[in-house]
Amino acid sequence: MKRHDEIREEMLRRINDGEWPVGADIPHEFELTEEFNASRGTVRRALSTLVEQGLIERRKRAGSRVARRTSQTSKLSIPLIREEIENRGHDYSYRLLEREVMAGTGARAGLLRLTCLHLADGRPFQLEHRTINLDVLPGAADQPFRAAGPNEWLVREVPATRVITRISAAAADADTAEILSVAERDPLLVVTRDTFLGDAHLTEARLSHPARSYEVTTVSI
Amino acid sequence: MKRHDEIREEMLRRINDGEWPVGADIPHEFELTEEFNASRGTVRRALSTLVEQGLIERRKRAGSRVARRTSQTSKLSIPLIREEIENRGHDYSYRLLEREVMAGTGARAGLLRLTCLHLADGRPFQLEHRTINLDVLPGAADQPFRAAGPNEWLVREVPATRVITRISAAAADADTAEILSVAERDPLLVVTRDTFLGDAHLTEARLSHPARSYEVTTVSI
DNA sequence: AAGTGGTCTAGACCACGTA
DNA sequence: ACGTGGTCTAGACCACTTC
Repeated sequence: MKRHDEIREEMLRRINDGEWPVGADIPHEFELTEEFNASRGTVRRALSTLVEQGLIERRKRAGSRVARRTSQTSKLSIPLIREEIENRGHDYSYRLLEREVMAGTGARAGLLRLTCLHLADGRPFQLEHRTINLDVLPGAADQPFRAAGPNEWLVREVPATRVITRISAAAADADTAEILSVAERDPLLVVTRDTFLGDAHLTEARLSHPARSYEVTTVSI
Repeated sequence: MKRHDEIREEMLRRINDGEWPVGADIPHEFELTEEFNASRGTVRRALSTLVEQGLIERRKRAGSRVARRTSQTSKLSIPLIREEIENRGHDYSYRLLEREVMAGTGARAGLLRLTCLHLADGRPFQLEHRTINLDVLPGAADQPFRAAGPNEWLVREVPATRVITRISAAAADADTAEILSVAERDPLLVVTRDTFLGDAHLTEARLSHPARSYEVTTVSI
């Protein structure tokens, strides 16, 4: 256990036990360095973790206090679908349903559109509608994506600077219901993800799952 | 712009432009301090941000390299429902539908169960099923929760150390459909949240939204 | 105006894990 | 074995913002 971990845990204990009540000021950095007999950098490292978690607010000149939280922040990690399925102990398989290069309009090069099905133990698990910007990722045109999904290639070869993920629910339309082996109007959990490299929009994915077999879990930071 | 921000942005640019290709080693800390004419601490601060983002991997003795990512991590922030609705420019209103103190079994104190409806411009937006552990939060029993939802009180008065959030889709049953003014079997986006203080399970919330009017958005870290 | 947190430096020692 | 990243220290200066 590192020194800053020890200090952070002691601070956490004080918050939990009410020694540092919500809304109350906590000691200044100098007092904490003396009390914990640690350097300022180490004390600040412990504090900054708590600030990230939203447990402590700090303002210059006004000191630090235990935060009155107004929102819950947590960390969401969406793994490769193959890993997700294998981690659950199921057999992963994959089928490419459609592949189409859209003709570019004017000076713009085209888009690569893919429809893929990911299965767990042979049962449909995720329907993936994928669009890849061939302008930015011309190498994608050479990939068959017949044996493995496009995300396997993307995530390994392409760095991304910004990812926007939206999670929504939708009712299955007739086509989707048939592909996913659910009834029409059954609920789906839909994850939509836009990936950017700088300003360039690399790829967009729409991932539909039967609600029965999938949910997204996050843990506090 | 802080020095460590400048250094991080230059590193990002090199990754994006392929000067530091995916999988390749990047210079050691000492070389970077010389090149950027900054102290080791500042260089490490820039690097550690990129490590958090999953863009760079570091291993002792083996050096640092641009990561081959295997998952996308992002930050999910779920605000108070009132703020969420007001931020969208709608009028927020609230109704307490049920309130019940469950008798404790044996030595355990009871649970407080609440059913609440949150509305945007008078239209149902979120149905909240809430359970509060009166063992740990006896003060909750004194709160009427008639004018404002329990989360307003919880989030302001109670610190939490661990929050597990699950996001799923479900079909509306008859009761829920009526309350939320949707058709039976319509898709709902359901957020379930368990909040802990140390080992104590403080509260559990099941938040159901008509899929049409709600989605969860996250951005990369 | 002054005290707080924020940033940066220079240097030391440590521990891990690869070469 | 030894070079790398990881941790910690002591101190300086800065900037914000409240007193």
